[in-house]
Amino acid sequence: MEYKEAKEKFIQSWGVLGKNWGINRTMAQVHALLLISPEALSAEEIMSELNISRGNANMNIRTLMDWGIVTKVVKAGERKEFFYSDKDIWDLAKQIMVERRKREIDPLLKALESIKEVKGDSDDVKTLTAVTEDFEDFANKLTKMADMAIKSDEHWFTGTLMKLFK
Amino acid sequence: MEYKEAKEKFIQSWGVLGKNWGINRTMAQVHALLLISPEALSAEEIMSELNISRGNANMNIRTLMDWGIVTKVVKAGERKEFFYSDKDIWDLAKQIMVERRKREIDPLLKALESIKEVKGDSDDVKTLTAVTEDFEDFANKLTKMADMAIKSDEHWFTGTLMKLFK
DNA sequence: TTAAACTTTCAATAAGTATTGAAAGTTTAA
DNA sequence: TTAAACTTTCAATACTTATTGAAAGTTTAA
Repeated sequence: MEYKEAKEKFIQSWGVLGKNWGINRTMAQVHALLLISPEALSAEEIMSELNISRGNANMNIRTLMDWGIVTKVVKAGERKEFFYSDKDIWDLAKQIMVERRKREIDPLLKALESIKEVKGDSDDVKTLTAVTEDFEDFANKLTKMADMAIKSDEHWFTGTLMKLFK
Repeated sequence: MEYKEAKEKFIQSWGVLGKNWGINRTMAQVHALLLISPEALSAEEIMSELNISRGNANMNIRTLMDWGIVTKVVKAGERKEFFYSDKDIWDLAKQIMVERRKREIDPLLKALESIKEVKGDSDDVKTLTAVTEDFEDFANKLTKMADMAIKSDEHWFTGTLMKLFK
């Protein structure tokens, strides 16, 4: 397979992956492009590689920076800004976990917390309470796992834990 | 908090959660409603509880059944069908893992496999290959973990693994 | 059979999201 | 300063996805 084809396939696959998991397709593609680029790219380069407008590129690059998975790079003697994505998949996964938890899981858990205050002892109330508590418990366990993974300096995933799975 | 309010909050939260993770909001809400209902509900009941049309209800119920997280229940002497969702959050999570993997991860890994065939030894090619292989490795590890979780009869999550996290 | 009770389908349309591009804003070099 | 080089914003619009509702299809009881 030629490089050009492989690259397009990668970018397109990453876009689909993002889309399935609630991430804007273009944002995922910009990220894919930076991920496989040895060097930082300018907005112009991103625009022309992906055939997107300036506004679109700018907006998605900014969001990627907000998520902490793309960084701005200034090159000596260059006026324009360049963008770079760290190539370490594990760091990337960690970062995405942290962000999504902050943005989505934490607010959800807060909402569930208040649901547990529901009054009454009908079957309806009992079921709602039980499901809420079980889910909370589940989410907290996932969170705990993620926390441990994130805090560990060595790669938890390839280290301690994976040994359990041979 | 009154039951009605708590219920609405739960359904709405579940809808947002689904949405963020690439699941149609209404489908997530139908699921939420069934999850907190002690008894199986009819299409009519789902329609009126969530204020959605017959077509919409039917389509989302069918998708939930395709995913294996909602089952059809026939009640003696009743002509219409009723729908029920298992209340075990762990079983639910397992089922969702299995489905999403089958639908999304497996095809992605297949696509990545072919990308590794790329020819050349420029930095571009090297970076693309390295990122692809790293991601494949990462995805395979996640898959392995999920496999183990799914296959274990006891609750892996609350058992073996969680002990590691105190 | 038949017709009432129920479920499914799907074209039309509404609602939601992403994208564009031009104008406004900012920075830098001279 | 100024003006060129660059970045950001945002209203208009295109595109995508979800929803409706009525018609077609199916099942069941009598």
